[in-house]
Formats: sequence, structure tokens, C-alpha cells
Amino acid sequence: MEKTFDAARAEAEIADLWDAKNAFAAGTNAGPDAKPFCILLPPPNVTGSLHMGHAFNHTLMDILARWHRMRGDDVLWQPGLDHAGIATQMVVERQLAAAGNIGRRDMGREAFVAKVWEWKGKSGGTILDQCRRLGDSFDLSRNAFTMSGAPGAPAGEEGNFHDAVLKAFVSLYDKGLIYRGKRLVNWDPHFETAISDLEVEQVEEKGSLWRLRYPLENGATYEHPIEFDAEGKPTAYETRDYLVVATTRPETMLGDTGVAVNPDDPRYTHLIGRSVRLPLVGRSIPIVADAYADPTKGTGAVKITPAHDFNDWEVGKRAGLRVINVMGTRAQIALKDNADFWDGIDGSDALAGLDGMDRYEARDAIVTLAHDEGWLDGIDAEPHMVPHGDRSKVAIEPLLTDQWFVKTEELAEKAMDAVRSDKTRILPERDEKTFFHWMENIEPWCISRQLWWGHQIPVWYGPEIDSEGKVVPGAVRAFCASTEQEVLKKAQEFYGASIPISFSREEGALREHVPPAAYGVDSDGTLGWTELDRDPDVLDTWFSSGIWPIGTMGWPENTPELAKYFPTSVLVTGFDIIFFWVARMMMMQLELTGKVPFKDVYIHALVRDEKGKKMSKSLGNVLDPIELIDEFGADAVRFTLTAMAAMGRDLKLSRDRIAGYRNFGTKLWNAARFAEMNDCRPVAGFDPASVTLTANKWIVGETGRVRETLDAALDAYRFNDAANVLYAHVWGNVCDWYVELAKPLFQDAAAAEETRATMAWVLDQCLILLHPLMPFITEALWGQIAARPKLLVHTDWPSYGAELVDAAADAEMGWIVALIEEIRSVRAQMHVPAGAKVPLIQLDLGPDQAAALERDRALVARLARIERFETAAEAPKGAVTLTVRGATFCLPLADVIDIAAERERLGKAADKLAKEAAGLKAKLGNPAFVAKAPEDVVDENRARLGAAEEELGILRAAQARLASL
RNA sequence: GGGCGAUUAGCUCAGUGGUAGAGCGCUUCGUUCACAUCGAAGAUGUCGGCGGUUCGAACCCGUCAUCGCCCA
Repeated sequence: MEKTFDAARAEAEIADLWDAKNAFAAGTNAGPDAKPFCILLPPPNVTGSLHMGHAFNHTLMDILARWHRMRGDDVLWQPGLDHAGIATQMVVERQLAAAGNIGRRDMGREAFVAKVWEWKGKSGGTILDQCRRLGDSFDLSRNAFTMSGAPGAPAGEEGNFHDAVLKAFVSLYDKGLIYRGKRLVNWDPHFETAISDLEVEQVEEKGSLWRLRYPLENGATYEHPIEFDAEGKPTAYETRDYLVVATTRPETMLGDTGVAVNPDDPRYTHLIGRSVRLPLVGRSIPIVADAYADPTKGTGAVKITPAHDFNDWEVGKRAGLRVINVMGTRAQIALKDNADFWDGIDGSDALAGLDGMDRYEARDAIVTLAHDEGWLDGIDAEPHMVPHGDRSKVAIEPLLTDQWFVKTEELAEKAMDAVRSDKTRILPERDEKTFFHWMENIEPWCISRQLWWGHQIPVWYGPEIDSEGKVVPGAVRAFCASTEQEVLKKAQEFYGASIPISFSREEGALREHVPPAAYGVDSDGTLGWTELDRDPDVLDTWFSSGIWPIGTMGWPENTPELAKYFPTSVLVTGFDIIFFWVARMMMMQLELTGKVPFKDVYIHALVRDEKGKKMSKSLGNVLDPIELIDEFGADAVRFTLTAMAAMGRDLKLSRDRIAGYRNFGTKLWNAARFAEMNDCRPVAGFDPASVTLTANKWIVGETGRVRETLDAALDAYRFNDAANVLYAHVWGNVCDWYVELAKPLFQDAAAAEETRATMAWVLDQCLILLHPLMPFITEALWGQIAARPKLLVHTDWPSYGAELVDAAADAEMGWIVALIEEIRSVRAQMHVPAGAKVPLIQLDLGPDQAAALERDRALVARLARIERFETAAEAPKGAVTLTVRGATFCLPLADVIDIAAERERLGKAADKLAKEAAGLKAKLGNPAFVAKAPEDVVDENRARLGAAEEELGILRAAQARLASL
């Protein structure tokens, strides 16, 4: 064997080996009555590449999958990709532009979607190859895609996900849980689509607060307070014929339809009910009372633009104000042909100049006009939060449009019930609170997107007809079904079997659905013929990923997978998509199947850089998991992430830490090398309970304990505990102690055979127990150590436990280890050369200790570098005394002893003991403690006091001897 | 403004009522036949402050301070 593990070479070989054996196929290694264990990979974006967050998320899932597989469960780890509507459309559009292609609008919908599929086939899903580097053991033969089976999907992309999404939509639509409505939505002017609340990020910007003077109508004036006394009472007034409003968005003033003041604001109450004349526009708009106006902010008077602000929309509704939209889909000022706007006013040259301007150009222009025309009161710098699209990074614009919404209130109630009744557990508990907080305040979910890459909404429109069969001009009738045949059937039922109906193949308007011009009305006003026009919008990506659990298992068909693996066992995911994904999956699965999608949800935190900063490309602090794997090996990266995965806390990743766990792999590797050099080969039928030597019994017992602790940790998703118990066992128990203890035993003919067999067994157990965390190095060693019937990935998980612990052997090893450590410590403090061998003199020894020393003399001799064992009644002059539970020894170091150092050592040890004894004495002297504390705690304290006092006595004697020297 | 959380060794962090821990870093010593990606020994803590509950508090409760994150 080499001195170190060649991760790069071995990992590739092992990955090929697993592939060749199809090692991760669902159900592999399942026992006869196997329990299903199913875990869903949160589908990464098809555009994505593996980042640290994935690496963390996947590592945890892979540990669970491998652990359950080895335990003989029927494991399905379901992988797949998300079509990621906006993100993917963005990537492909950018590429088309870079290649000098025509834009998507010129290309047309069908051609563009074909381009996206082409891109997906070439460069989509590189992330899945990267997952392989990490060791992800998902079943790639079941790889799913949220757009599989959609119209235009090329060969190889068949699948039923598209059907499932449409059926889910139709099902919710038929239940009245999906509706279309004209509402103010978050509009992304870059992508020209609506987005949901969750896709909006608030970004603080340095902005200004502009104060604008709106003249009072009919020459009215009022007294505005300008000076105040110490109590805040006005002492001076000025006469104003205008009202000053403060705004962060002067450009929206074109759409103002009112001014609000607080009903309790004495400055303005007398103005309520009067009107101001909107500058530039010339519209007369009312001054209304609304608590939304905050007297402490700005001037206390706020302009109301119901069409362009969510708060103003509410105020407008309460006050019955008009809604006048003054912007287009690219957030440009849109006044031309805007009937609403021109209603009740006359044009002006200034307005004509503003038409078509970008919103920010318009802002500057309007402020300049205000200044020139004298209605700019002033400008204050004020930072404020501006909503931005999370993909486009441009400021979103509230816009009044027709969109599709999911009624989330009822669905949320069911999801909350499932969590309250523990049908689904959310861990850690804190995130359950977050879940409830959001669900209780849930808003309707806007699911329509004005994009092309996605599931087109399965709704077709035709003309509305009244009860007498007459066409209602301008009204629209919607038909929802998952196929054209079904739509046709529904339409035919509605309009009558004799009406010729066909489908319009033209691309409809982008958002506003008007009844198709292409229909005929007979002379009696009834419908003669019609075309049906499909809604051009697509569904929010999260609508389709919302049915990921059932969609990947063949729903709505009643497949064997659904029967077996659904509801799934556990969902492992980051806190950032609790609302986007987890909550929505809960709602949709419950509504569509009546079942929760998963029994447990384990929410993990974010991977940050070593300074605690979020990793981001712009900060340049991104650690690329693939680079780290190249440098340190996948096992080291995985183990690091696992060890740092304390529940609910962000983890700060540093290269030092990864290097440390790379060293851990090397340590394991060298332990195996040691075993090989000493001819330790796995013995068939080896029974760990049958060993006879203390050291062997001890390590066997430790292994049993580790198995139990490890399983308990994984069972509770305490991944860091799992990593730490393994680390401490392999490095501490096995490498530091057992390997060293074995060396003298190998020299002893009577002990060698059993020890070799035990060593081989212990190492095998280390490989098995470590495999879920460090799959590559353990699989490599497993194959290297011996020919095996099965790969390690399929080796049965052990069931032994603490019954392997032999209390006597445990106590004896504990004592021997303490003795060795004490001797080493004294040697180091007395500056005994590391290589020098010294005699050990036993002064006072209990019977158990004497027996132990007799049995394990060779171990002590080697590990503490003792040249011979002697017995004496009293310590010789210049000897250093040492105490180990129930025994007193000394080291005759007359030649080398440093009296000052020894005095210091004894003094320090005695002080520490005296302090401890005093504390214990005080505790035991407290009657309340003795009366109320549990008996075993009291006993334990008594025992500790006894031991401390005894040892203290010995140290005092040693101090006295030293003083007499 | 509302909600959630954090504060423990130089650093990064475990630790849910009974002897304060790990890794890294640091100091000293050491290449004894698995491993220098190593070994041995060592130093370092009013567990953020104050108050309370308790026989007993890093842990439970209250409060203050500081710092995060999410939502407005």
C-alpha cells in the first residue's frame, strides 16, 4: 500500500465500480421485508452547477441513503432537474444575443422553445455529473425533469411530468382553488412578466424624498404651522394655497388620484374632503383621510397612486379613488392611447414629451419641470427599500394585470394541520415556527408568468354566451382541461354540438386575453362558429416543482412507486426554500392526494465563507466544491460538511478544516496499512464476543458503543454528532490506543492470533460505520483488504451494541491508559528524554490494580517506555511520585530530577485537588443537597471527594519528601 | 416596525439541570519498525451583563447590551 490515499485516482475508479454494479438502483440491497425509505433530491436548476450549498445538502441526503441501504431498507433516492423558467429563459436569450441571433420575439414561441430544449440537451444538467464526484448515490436511471413530456420535448425527454402538472392544475381549477383576476402584481420590467411575492427582494437604496406642492382647488388657502414651542405647540403659521406631499417616486404622480392625510393630524384635518389640482396633468383629485398617512413621515400628506403602489391600492380601495395606470410593461410612461388617463383632462405639451420615457428618465424630467414651474418644494436624501426581481435584479413595478392565482388560505390550513398533528415533522423546531408564521399570513399565489419556457396554462378562451344562447360582446368564456380533446368536448357541450369549433394557432396577446376576433355571430345573435384561443402564459416554475414528490413517481397513474415510496421518508433542504418549495409541496400534495408528501423535513442552514459571509460571485468568496474535491478528495469535503452540520446553524467553511479531515482519511488509511503489514486478515465467522484479552475486549466494546451512538445520532439527524463519534473512535480509540496496544501483543505468541483477528474486525467495522460519511476511501480499503462477497456499499449494517462492552475490561483498560498517561506526563515535565527508558517502582497497589498491571505489563512497558518494574515499600530519595486511581508509583529519576520543576508540579496538582475537594466538601456539607439531589449524584460526589482526599494525601507526602531532600 | 436566533478557549464551533469540550492555531519535546497529511506533553474560559427559579444553571425564566437573519 501507498503511504497516502490517492483520492483523485481512487474516487474515479470507485465511482465506475458503483456504476458498473448499478449500485444505487432503487431497492438494491433491500431485505425480504424491507421498509421503504425514500428521499427526494431537491431538483437543481437545469442551468445550475454544483455549489457549496448543494454539496452540503447532498452530503446529508447521501449519508441517509447509504445508511438505510446498508441497513437493508428499500431505498429510493430520486434525482432530477428543474426547468427553472426565468433562469433558463434568461440563459438561452443571452446566448442567442451573444451569437448575434434574432431575439425570441422575432423567432416566435415554438422556435424559441426548441432552442431551449436544444440548449438543455447540450449543456443542461452538468450538475448531475458533478454530483457523481461528490458520491451522490441517487438512482440516475430514474432521473426526472419538470418539463419532461411537454410539447416540443425531443426524443429522450419523454415522461409524464408535464401531464402531471396540467392534471394538477385542472384538478385545482375544478375545485375552484385556482382563479384568474385583475390584481396589482409584482411586475418585472426586464423579463416583462409577473412574479410572486417570494421572488421579490428588498434592496436598500440611497434615494431621495421629493416634496411636491399640489395647489389647492378653487383658490383655497390654509394656515400651516411653521414654528413650535418646547411642547411642540405651533407658535407661528404661514398661509399656503398648496399642500406639500412627500414621495420617493415623483414619476408616478401622473397616475395620482388622491392625496391622503391622517385623520388625527391637526395640520390637515380641515382639508379633508377638499381637492388639489395635480400639476402637469391638471386633474382635480380629492384629499382623503386614511390612517396609512403617517404624520411623522415626510410632510404627513401622501400622494396616492393606486395603480402603482400596493399600499396606495389599498388606500384607493378604501377611499373609492380612481385607478389610472400610467406605465407599460417595460416600466415606461404610457400615456398615448391611454383612455383612462385622458378621461377628464386636457393634454399638454409637457405630458406629450413624457410619453414613452423610461420611469427613471421620467422622474428626472418631472422633477426638472417641477423645479422650473415652481411646484418643487424641496429634496431630502433618504435611503429606502426598493423591491427588486431576484433574477433580473431590476426594480420591480407594481402593475395592474390579469393573472392566475392559487387560493392558498384553505390549502395552508391543511398543511398546518398536518404539521400540528405530527404527520409531518419539521426539524429543527425553530423552522416549524417560521413555517407557521408564514402560513398564517399567506397571500394568494400568483402562478402565471409571461414567459415561454414552462408549462403553458391549460385554459382556452372563447366568446361568452348568455342563457338564451346569445353572444355577450366583450365577455370571455374559459375552458380548462389537460388536453385539446377534452377542451373541445367541454366547449362543444357548452356551445352545442352543431357549432364548428377549432383551435387558434396564433400566438395570443401577451397578457390581456380578449375574445378571439375569429368567431361568427348568426343573425339572431347566437354563435355561428368559433375558434378557441389558448392562454399564452406559463406556470410559475414552483408550481411544477410543487408536485415533485408525486410527479416523479408517475402520478396521476397509480404506479407501484407511488404505492411503495409515497409519502416519502424525509426531505432535506435549506431554509431559504421553506416557502418557495416545502410549504407549497405540502399544500399541493395534500390537496391532490390527501397525503403529506414527507414524514420528516430536515431544514439545514447556509454554507458561508470562513468569515461568515454569504458566498457570492460578486464578493469572490465562493468555494467551488469540485475544486475542493480535486484538492482534498470528496471524502474530506463530505466529512467536513457533516462535522459542521450542527442543526439549525450556519456553517463557516474553511480550507484548514477540510485539510484536517483529509488527514483523518490518511490516518484511517495508515491504520489499514499497519494491519496489512502485521498480517491482520478478516477471519470468517469471527465472533467479537469471544475475545479474551483485555485490550481486545475493550476495543470490541468501544466498537459496540460507537455503533449505537452513531445510529442514535443519524436517527435524530444529528449529523455532527455522527461525524464526531466516528472521528473520536477511529483516531482516538483505534489509532492512538488500540494500534499501540496491539504492537506488544503481536510479539506475544499466545496473544498474536486473537489480536490479529480482532484488529481486522475492528478495522472492518470502522469502514462499515464510516462508509455513509466517507464512501470512497472506505470502499477502496474494503476491496483492498480482502476479497469480499459484496461491495461495501451493499454490506450489511451491524446490529451489535453495548452488550459487547465488558465492564471489567473497560475498567482495566481505563486504568492502564491513565497510568500510561500519568507516566508520560511526569516524564515530559521532568524533561526525561523521550527515548530514555526508566524503571517504574510500585509503592502501593490495590489487588485489582496489581492484577491488571501483571496482565498488561508489556503494554505499559512499551507505551510508557519503562525498562523494568520494581516494588518498594517507600519511595527512594529523588524519586517522583505519581498516583493513579487506587495506586501509587514512583519513578526513580535521581539523576535527572529537576527539584524545582517537581516542586512546581506537585504544588500545582495539590492545589487543584485541594480546590476540588473543598468544593465537594461544601456541596456535601449542604443538607439541602444531600436531602434533595438524587442518590446516585450524592454518592458520586462522595466517591469523588474520597478519591481526591486520598490522592491529596499522597501528594502531600511527596511534597514533604521533596522538602527533606 | 414585526418575527426568529446568536453571544462558551486566540479562531471556528459542539454542548437541553450534576467534574466546561472538540478541531484548528500556539508552546515544548520527539523522525521508537502504520502515519510528519505524524506522535507525546502543555498553556489558554468571571460560558455577554444583571436578576430570578433550583440542593445544583453554560443549559430553565426575566431583563439589558451587542451582533445576525427573515418579513414589512
